[in-house]
Amino acid sequence: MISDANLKRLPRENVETYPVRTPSQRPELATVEIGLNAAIVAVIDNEPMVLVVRETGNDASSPEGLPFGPFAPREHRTLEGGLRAWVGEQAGLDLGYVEQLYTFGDRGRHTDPGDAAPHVVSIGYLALTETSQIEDPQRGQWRSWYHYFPWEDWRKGRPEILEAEIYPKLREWAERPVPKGAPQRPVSREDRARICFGLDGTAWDEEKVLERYELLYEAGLVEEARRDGREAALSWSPAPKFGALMRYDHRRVLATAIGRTRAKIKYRPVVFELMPPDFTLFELQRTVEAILGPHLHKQNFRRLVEGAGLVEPTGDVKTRTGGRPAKLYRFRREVLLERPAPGVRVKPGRVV
Amino acid sequence: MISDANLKRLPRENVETYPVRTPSQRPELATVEIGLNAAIVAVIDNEPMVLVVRETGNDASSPEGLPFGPFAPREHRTLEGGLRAWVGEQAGLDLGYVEQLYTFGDRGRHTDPGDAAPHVVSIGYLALTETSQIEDPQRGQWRSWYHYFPWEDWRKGRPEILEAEIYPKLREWAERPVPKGAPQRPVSREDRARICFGLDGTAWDEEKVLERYELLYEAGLVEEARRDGREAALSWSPAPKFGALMRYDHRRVLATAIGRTRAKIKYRPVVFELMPPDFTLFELQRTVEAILGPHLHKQNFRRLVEGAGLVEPTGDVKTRTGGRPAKLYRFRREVLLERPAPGVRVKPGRVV
DNA sequence: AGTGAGAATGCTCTAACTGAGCATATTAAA
DNA sequence: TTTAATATGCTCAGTTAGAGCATTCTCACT
Repeated sequence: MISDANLKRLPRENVETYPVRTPSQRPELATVEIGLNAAIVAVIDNEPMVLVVRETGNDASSPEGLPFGPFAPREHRTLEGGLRAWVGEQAGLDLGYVEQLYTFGDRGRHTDPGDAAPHVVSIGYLALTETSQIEDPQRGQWRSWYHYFPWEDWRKGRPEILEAEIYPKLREWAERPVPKGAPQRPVSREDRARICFGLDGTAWDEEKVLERYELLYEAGLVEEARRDGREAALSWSPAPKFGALMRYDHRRVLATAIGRTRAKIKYRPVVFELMPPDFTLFELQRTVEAILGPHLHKQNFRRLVEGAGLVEPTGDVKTRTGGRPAKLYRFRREVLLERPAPGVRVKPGRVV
Repeated sequence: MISDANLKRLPRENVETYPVRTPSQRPELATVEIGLNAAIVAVIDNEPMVLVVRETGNDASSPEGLPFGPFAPREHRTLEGGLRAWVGEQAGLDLGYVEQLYTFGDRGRHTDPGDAAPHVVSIGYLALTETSQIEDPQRGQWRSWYHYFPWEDWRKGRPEILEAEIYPKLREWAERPVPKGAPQRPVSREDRARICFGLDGTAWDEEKVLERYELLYEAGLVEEARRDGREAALSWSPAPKFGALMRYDHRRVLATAIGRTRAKIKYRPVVFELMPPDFTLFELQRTVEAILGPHLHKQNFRRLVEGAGLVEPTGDVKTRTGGRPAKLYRFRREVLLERPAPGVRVKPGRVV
């Protein structure tokens, strides 16, 4: 099952050839444009949602994108400050929890139909908001993040799109000869597809959201690859378009955001950024499951959350749950002042 | 011990006031310069080292910095490609494992004596190399990372600098009134100092390297703060200078690198990037201890590493260990193809 | 050659934690 | 009043982590 061919080092990026430059010369810093993008996440009715906007003035058929804006160093002292300003304005939201995700700079992955494709370095951010705080966003709307990544939705078991569409295409791609111009990868296409997408009995790792998207992009199986003129995308006919397109490289940013959220929820108490002030433990569990995938053991989940001191009862109960009333809890913010505050430590991906 | 005053949300950045901008106008992307910096880490003689360079032409008294260079989008297709090019040239190294750390963009934290302080966004990278691979770096030299962060060196127990110098200064700083212009923090100075530096019996979290450095910067206790003209730095006399200065914001990048290395070593098999091809289990343990802090239980470490399938015996032994010969092992690269490859799962920070 | 120090390696014991399931309590709806 | 649905409490077994004891080798020194 495991081929260890060409396994010498951890995967590294394509090795390019570099122009020789005299080291003694003072490096001249080249200027580029910086785009700040935010994946703003909320859980609404047990559905993980992300806020998307359509560029003003464009028709309804233009692809959606994340709220974004340029970084104007004269106006904003910090990157995050610039982000909060743009998003506050574009989406009509005051962001609470914000964290930087990653900085993307690949040439040719920030194109937009009609753009002259200037070189843009895009810095992705993740923001978590709670439903009760959401005023109606002025522009833009909430969409399930699974709208863009249907293969990530394991809440009803393994998504059909995997067996029916993605796996066959990936296997076909893996068997093609690797073009000469392409980077020499230390891991074979077959192994990469197997590890990312859980083929051949390999476990599905719900954190590898970005890796999966990037693999689909490389294989030309998402629309962005075709838009960017990637060779692999032109080889399919009809062109498979898995998940909904986003503008620029925003789907990549969103993939990073989902992966980071899934990872972080397990070791930092960030779920509570998505919860209203008071909640039942089962509501908390549903929120975790919306993000990670379902089927957590209810009793053990309670034990873990209570045992870690993450919550405290408010004293009230919530009736009309359909059964026995549920105690209401609130987040114990003091845990942030205590030793390394844990997340909801749940074993992921036990769905088959 | 725990004050919960003002605890409303997770810490957020300073809230600035933003100029109002018509949302309908197409955002004009402002241009800035991008600096790529690499913290290149190796463990030499059980000492975690980082490669530093001095700017060519400058005298020996100018501060050292990390290898860095501008991102030239026309020359390099990707950010990482640009980094590899600059570093390969500046340091005479061919980097293996590289990962992006963080993108810093704060105004006023990239200054250098004599610079006109253009706005620079700096992207930090972490690179791990193995000793046997290191050709003598053409420029620059290896320095212990504890040279820049003496308070992080717990290999001989709690570093003296903490009790003797840092704690008193931090307590004094915590008791000062917060200036009106400063950001309203949801957590008090006292709590922040306690949590970051393990005061009053709070556990020392060896991963919070960046948080500690940033707190010292904010309190004006590192030389960079004075260099940048921070108000807090001017209030001390004589000015405390904890750890060695670095150029630009490079000490901040290095702090991020140390924290990330310490975190990642526990859940991904990245130690092996620092090891020669063959090694004994005790050598591996020493390397982990150099990074995390010492005093791992030898027998349990062996059990964990072997049990996780991270290594396999080469069949050879190493004599002249001072005792019974030690079996030599090599990294099982195949684990990268198996289920989520673990790191060396050790409970950190048990040193008192 | 014999001996002891120093290191590597094997094994055991116990406490804590995790996954799983049974049992009971408390509602709303039929 | 009964029944279904949910919340909540509790038990039990398998696994793992932390600690320590015991044994096996080599080398340096008598």
